[in-house]
Amino acid sequence: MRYRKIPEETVRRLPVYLQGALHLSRRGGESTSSKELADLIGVEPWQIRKDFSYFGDFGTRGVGYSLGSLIGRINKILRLDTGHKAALVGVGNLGSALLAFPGFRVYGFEIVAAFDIDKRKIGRRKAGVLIEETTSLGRLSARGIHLGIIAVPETASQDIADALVKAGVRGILSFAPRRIVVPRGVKVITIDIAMDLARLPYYVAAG
Amino acid sequence: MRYRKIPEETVRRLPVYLQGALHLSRRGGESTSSKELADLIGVEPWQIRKDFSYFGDFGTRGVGYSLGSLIGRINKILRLDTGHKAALVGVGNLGSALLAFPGFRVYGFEIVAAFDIDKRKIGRRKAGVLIEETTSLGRLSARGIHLGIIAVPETASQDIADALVKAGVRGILSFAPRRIVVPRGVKVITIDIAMDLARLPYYVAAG
DNA sequence: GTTTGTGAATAGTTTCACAGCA
DNA sequence: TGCTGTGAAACTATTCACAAAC
Repeated sequence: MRYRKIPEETVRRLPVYLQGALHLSRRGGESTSSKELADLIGVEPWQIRKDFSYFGDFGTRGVGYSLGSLIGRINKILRLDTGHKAALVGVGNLGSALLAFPGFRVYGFEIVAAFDIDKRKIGRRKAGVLIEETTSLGRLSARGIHLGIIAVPETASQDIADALVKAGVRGILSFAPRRIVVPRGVKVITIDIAMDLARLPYYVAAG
Repeated sequence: MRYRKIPEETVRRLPVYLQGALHLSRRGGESTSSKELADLIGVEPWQIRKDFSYFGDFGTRGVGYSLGSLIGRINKILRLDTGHKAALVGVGNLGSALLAFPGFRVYGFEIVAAFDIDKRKIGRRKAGVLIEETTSLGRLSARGIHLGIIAVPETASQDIADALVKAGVRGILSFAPRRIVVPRGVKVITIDIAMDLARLPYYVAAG
């Protein structure tokens, strides 16, 4: 394998492959093939092989991929092998759902801190996590937290992002329907639920 | 403008342009330029002009775009000009948050029906919407509902998708972390929150 | 025989640079 | 002059087809 820049789309697909591999592993599988994995997750086998090829040899020709080593390799590439602590800001309807959401564990994430501006919520616990004052967002990196999740209203989202960056957060998952501007070296991924829904009627009409 | 196939990526950006145009309009603007809109939403001006060019002339050379006609054009292309009714299945933590979520209105969506399997929730109302039995999902298309939102546990998601399709739904927004298989003519958009978060550490480490 | 890994071909998308109009 | 609209160029990603390895 020769070195080439990792395509953006390949990075987007790696978590999908990881999820598929974890699924097969949980079902008791020991190994898989690009065909089996492809059928499971709904892509083409060559896409998987091509994507893996950017990172070196993953499998054995004529045999396939060991699920254990596959999961290990992808986890390492995505830096999911160490586990990550996240801070949630905004414990409203969506924030509460995220606190209770079990799916983060699959990838080794844990929400260990929650913040809200509403005085009545401060000091209470949701899903075992103490709700703290947003104004005392403080030094998250000192608490081992490098990821932030923004679930506050649109108008407050940029201020919260600024505070998170100041507190040492390097990666942000934002649910606010608005562009978040951050310094170089900080990555923001935005999930705009309504905007994703807004694409549906176009496809439905097109058939 | 000559006809060409609309690029997938262009369709993905149209809601972003629409949101930006709506934002400027709400702020009292009458018109805009590709530069202003681009700066607002964080893309390049030529990308906007190129995307619009697939659908014909949107603006006036030397002047810019009228916000009113721009919003009208994009709404029409995305089929958002008529408004859409959606059914929610799964009124757990996430489903409840979605019922209370005000952001859908921006694009003319309304959740008018909610379903759950939990007998204790049936008959109650959440955010003004009556919770009905999942088993009686019935004929949604007869109620003018052509979109479904899936917020049930992963294991039930495919069955719910099948039921929604049977009930006449043509577009599905799914929050289940799993591939949903549907017949031709039905479109599924999946939001896998944990999977999106799973990409973050990769970028954070890469800088 | 089976399945991986990968150059080469094809397809799709972004970026450029400027002609075309107001 | 100012800003749109768009072919052409540059870049990126997908798909193919097959040699290499077990």
